[in-house]
Amino acid sequence: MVGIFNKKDCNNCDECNIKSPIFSILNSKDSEFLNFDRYSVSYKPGELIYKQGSSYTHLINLTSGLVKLYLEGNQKELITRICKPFEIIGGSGVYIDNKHHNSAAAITEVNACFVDVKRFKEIIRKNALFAEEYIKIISERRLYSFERLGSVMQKQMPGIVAEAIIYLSEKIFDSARFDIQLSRQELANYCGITKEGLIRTMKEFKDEKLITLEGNILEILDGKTLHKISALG
Amino acid sequence: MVGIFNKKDCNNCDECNIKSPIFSILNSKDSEFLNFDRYSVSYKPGELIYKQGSSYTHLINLTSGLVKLYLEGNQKELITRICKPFEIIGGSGVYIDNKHHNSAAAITEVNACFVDVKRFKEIIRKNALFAEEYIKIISERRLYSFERLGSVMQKQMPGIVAEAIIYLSEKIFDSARFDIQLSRQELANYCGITKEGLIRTMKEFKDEKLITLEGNILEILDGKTLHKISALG
DNA sequence: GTCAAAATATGATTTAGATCAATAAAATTA
DNA sequence: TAATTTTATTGATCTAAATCATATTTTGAC
Repeated sequence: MVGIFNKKDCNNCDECNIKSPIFSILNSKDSEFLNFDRYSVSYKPGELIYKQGSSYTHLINLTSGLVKLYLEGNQKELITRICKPFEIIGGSGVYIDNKHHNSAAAITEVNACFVDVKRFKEIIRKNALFAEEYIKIISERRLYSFERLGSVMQKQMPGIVAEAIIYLSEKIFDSARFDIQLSRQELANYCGITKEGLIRTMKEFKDEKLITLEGNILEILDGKTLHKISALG
Repeated sequence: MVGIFNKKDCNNCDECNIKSPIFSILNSKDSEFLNFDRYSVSYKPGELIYKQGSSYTHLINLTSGLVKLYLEGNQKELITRICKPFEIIGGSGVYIDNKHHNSAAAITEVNACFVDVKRFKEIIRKNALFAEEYIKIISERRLYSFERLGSVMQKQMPGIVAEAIIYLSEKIFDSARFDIQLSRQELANYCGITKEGLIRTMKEFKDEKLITLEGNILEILDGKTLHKISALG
C-alpha cells in the first residue's frame, strides 16, 4: 500500500552506504551480507512508517526526505526527533523487546531502506568497530533526549520555540532561511505546547524583528538574540 | 576529601562483578584486566559525585546506596534517574566527548567503584558480548528517558506524582511501604514540579486514602487507583 | 535541653499557557 | 471556478500550577 520498490533511487547499496556514518565502515563482505535482502520503500507526506507498540524485523535507513518520530499518548502527540537522510530509525528497542517505542511518519516524500535486524545483530557481534559506531549513535541520541528533557521541562514558551527554530535552522536545514516543512500543529507538538501558543510566540518574534515568517518560509534575522532567549529559557 | 578507599566493602572485585549484569559476563582474564587499577570511593548523603560539564576518565559502578542523576539549568534541577547498586553511572558521553552530561550526588551513604574508561573501551572492542550488553544497557536507559519525556510533558501533577510514587515503590524499593530517602524538594525535582505542588498532591492522595505518609515513610494503600491516575495523566 | 536553621506544610495570589470561540486564509475537491 | 475542508490566526476566557507569604515541624549545633 504505502511502499513500492523504488529502483530509480536505489539501484546500488554502495551509493547509500558511503554517505552513512555507520554503514560506510563495513568492508565489502559484511556489506554484501547485510544488504542481501535489503529493500526500499517510498512514502508520501504524512504517511505512517511505523506505529508505536508494533514489533519489527527491520531497521530503517532513511535515504531521502524528512521523518518525524513521535510519542503518542492521551490524544496528544509529542515529536521527539526530526530525522534526515542516512539516519537509522526504528531501532530503539532492538536489544530490548523488538518493539517500536515511538511512531514514525513521513514529513516530505521519503525513501527508506529496510535492513534485516538479524543480519544487523550478526554484524554487531562480528565487527567491533561497527558495534562501536552503533554505540556512538545511540549515545548521541540519548544525550539529545536528555537535552530535550531539560529544555522542555525547564524552559517556557519563548525559550522552547527559540530553541526549536534554531534546531531547524542549524541541525535540519542548515540555513538561516528555510521552508519549515512541518505544520504549525507539528511544530507545536515538537515544542510540547499548543498550536495557538506556538503561533503567538512566533508572532512575538516577528514583531521583535527576530525572524520573518511568510507562509511556511522562515528566516532568522537576529540569531544572537534568539540563542539568548533559548539559553535563558 | 569526599572519598576514601573502603577496604571493608571492597576487598574483591569478583564479589561485585557477579551481581553486575554487565561485568558478570567477563571471563577472568578480561575481568582482571578491567579491574587492574579499579578503586573504591565512599560518599556521605548529599555529597556530589560528579558535576555536569566536567570531563572524566572513569566509569562508576555503584556498589551500595542510592544516587540521583540530575540536570542543572536556570537555578532549577531536574532529577532524571535514581540509581541503585550495580548500575553503571557517569558514562553517558563516553563515546562522544568524555564529558558528564548530568550531575550525580549521593542520596544515602554510597560506595562506588571507579573503572578506567580506556580499559573499558578496550574490552568493548575485544569482547562482542560485552559490547552487546553495554548496548542493551544504554538502549534501556534511552527508552526510559523516552518514557519520562512522554509522561512529564503530557501528564499533569496528579499523574506525574502517582507515577513517581509507583516508580519508587516498584523500581527502587521493591515494596509498597518504604522510606522515601529523597527530600520533598528532590522528589519535586524528579517530577518536574515545585515542592508545594508535590506536597499538595500527596496530601490529596492521602485524603483519598490512596497512600499513607508519616514523615518520610510512604505506604501505598490503593495501588490500582494510583496506577489508573498515572496512566490517565 | 535550648536555640537556630532547615525542611515541611498550608493558605492567598498571580500568571503562563491551555482551552474555547470565531475568522481568515490555504489547500482540496468537485 | 465554486464549494468544501483543512490549516492558520487572533481574541476572550479559564485553569493548573507557580509564586509568595507564613506557619509549623523537624533536624542539627552548641
